[in-house]
Amino acid sequence: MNVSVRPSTTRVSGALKDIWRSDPFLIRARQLVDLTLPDLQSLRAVIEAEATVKRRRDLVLEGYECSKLYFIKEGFAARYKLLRNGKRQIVNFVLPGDIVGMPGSFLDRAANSVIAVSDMTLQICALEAFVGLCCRQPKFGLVLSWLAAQEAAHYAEHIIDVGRRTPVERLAHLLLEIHSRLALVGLADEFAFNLPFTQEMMSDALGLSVPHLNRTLAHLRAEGLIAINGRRVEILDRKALELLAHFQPIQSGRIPLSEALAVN
Amino acid sequence: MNVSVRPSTTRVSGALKDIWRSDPFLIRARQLVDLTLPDLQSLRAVIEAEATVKRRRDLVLEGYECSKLYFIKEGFAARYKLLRNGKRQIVNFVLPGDIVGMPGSFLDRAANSVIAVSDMTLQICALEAFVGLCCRQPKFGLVLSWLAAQEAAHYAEHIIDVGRRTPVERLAHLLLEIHSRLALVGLADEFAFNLPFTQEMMSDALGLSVPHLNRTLAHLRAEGLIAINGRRVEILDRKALELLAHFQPIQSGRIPLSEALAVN
DNA sequence: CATCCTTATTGATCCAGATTATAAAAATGA
DNA sequence: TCATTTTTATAATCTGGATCAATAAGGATG
Repeated sequence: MNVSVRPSTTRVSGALKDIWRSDPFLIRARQLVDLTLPDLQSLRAVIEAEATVKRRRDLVLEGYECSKLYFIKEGFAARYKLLRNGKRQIVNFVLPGDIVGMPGSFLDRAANSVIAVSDMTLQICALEAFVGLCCRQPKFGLVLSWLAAQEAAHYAEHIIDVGRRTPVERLAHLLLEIHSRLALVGLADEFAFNLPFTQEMMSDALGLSVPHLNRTLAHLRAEGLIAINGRRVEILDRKALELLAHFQPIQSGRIPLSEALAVN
Repeated sequence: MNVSVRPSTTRVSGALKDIWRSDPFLIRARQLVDLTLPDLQSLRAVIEAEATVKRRRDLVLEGYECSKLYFIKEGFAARYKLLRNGKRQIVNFVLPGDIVGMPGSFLDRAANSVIAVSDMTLQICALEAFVGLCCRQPKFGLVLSWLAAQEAAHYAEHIIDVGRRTPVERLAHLLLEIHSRLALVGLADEFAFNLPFTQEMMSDALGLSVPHLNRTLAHLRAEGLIAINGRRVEILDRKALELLAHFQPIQSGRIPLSEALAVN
C-alpha cells in the first residue's frame, strides 16, 4: 500500500475531553454505546500505527487480500470498481469516522479499490487484534455490526439513486447524504459544507456522464435550491431539496446494551 | 406485521447432524466460525417464535420501528423502496439463511420495506435478546458483523450493476449472484437452479423496464449462455457468463478467532 | 510569470432503453 | 372446473441522457 507509516504515538497531551470530541471514530462509536476510559485505552492498544496517504494513492487494491482496518481520521476517499470497458463506478465516499476495510478485509479478497481523494491520515489496526478486542469487550463487536448496518443502509439508498431516481433527484440525494454524514462528525455547518469531490467523481458515483452531471448541478442552482462558490455548497431550500430527493436521514438508534443485560 | 406466529417448538427430534445441515443460518454461521453444541443451544434460547408469512405479505414496512431479527428458514423475499412516482427499486433479494432486520432494526426506523415473494417460514428473535447473546458469546457479534459485511459487498456489486453495467451484464450478474448464494446454503445444483423471482421483480432490481428485461433474457438464451424452462434456469456456459458479468464470487474468509485469542 | 494540467461549462448529434400497447400463456383460486 | 389475475412475450414510437467535441477557467508547478 502507498502509505507512509509511523509508529503510533499515543500522545496523552491535550485535554481528555478533546480526544472524545476530536476523533471522528470515537464520535460515531459514542453515538451507539457509552464508552469508558478503559474502553478508550483498550481501543488505543489495538491501533498499531498511524499513517498518512497522499491524494490519488490507492488505499486498497481490488483483488488483493488485506487484513487491516483503517480508521479514517482526516481526509476523504472513494471506494470504486473499474470495469473492462474503462468505466468506473464509485460505490461510496469515505469520510472521516468511517472504517475502510470493513467489507474488504472480511472477504478473501477486496471486492473494490479505495482511492484517496485528498491527503489523508488514518489509524491502522490488524484485523485479528480487533477481533481479539471484540472478544474481550463484546461492545466493540456490536459497534462494528451497527456501523456495518449503517453502511449497508447508505448503500441501499445508493442503489435506489442509481436504479430509479432521476438525475436531479440523485444529485440532490447525494448532496444531502454527504452533508448529513459530515454533520454527524462535526464537519459541516447547518446549511453549508465543503464538498470534497469533483464533478467527475460525483458522476461516477451517480452513474451519469460528466456533462450531464454539470447540467444537473446547474439546474439545482437555477431552481434556487443550492448555491456553490468553489468547493462550498450552500443549501438554500432544504425542505424542497429533501422532498425532491426522497431523502430521509439514516440514523441508527443506540445499541440496546443495558436492556440486553437486564434480560440477561 | 402480517405473520402467524406460533410458540417456538424446539423439536429435538431428528438426528443432530441434520440440524446442522438443514438450518440455513447455521450453515452460513459455520462457514465463519466453529459452533459448539452449547452455542447452538444458546442460539436457540434466544429465538422467541417461529412464524410463517404468506406470499405478497410485507415482512417489514418502511418507516416503522422494528426491533426484531428474522432468520429466514424457507422462502424468498425482496427488500424494496417505493418512490413518489410509483417506481419501485428492489434493493436486494432475501434468501434462506439471510437475516431480515439487519439494517432495518438497527436504525431508528426501517429504511425499506421487505415483501415475501413466496410463502416463508422464519424464526423471530428480539434485538435485545440477540445483543444479550453477543455479550455472553462475542462470537455471535462477530458473525453478525461478518454477515453485514457480506451483505454490504453484495449491495456494492448491485450499485455497480445498476450504475455502470449494461443490461445484459446486469442480468448475467444477477443470475450468477443468485445461483452462488443459493448454492451456499445447498439450494442449487452446480449448473442449475430454480429462480424464485418474476421478470418484473428482476427488472425492478436492475433498474430496467419489464419489456427490456425480457428482451435481455431472450438475448442471453439466444447466445446460448443460459436455458430456461419455467422457473428452472440452467447455466450453459458459465465461463462466458462470468466474463460477461465481470462476476467474482463474494466469499468471506473465516473469522480469525483463534489467531485473535493467541494474540490475546 | 508562463506553462501545463485538471476541472468546469456548453453545444450538437444520436441511440439505448423507456413507454405504451396488445396478445398469448400460465398460474391462481373460487 | 372455469374465470380471473399474473406473468411472459413482442412490436412501434419517442425521448433522456450518452457521446463527442470544443472551450473556458482555475490551480499548480517550475
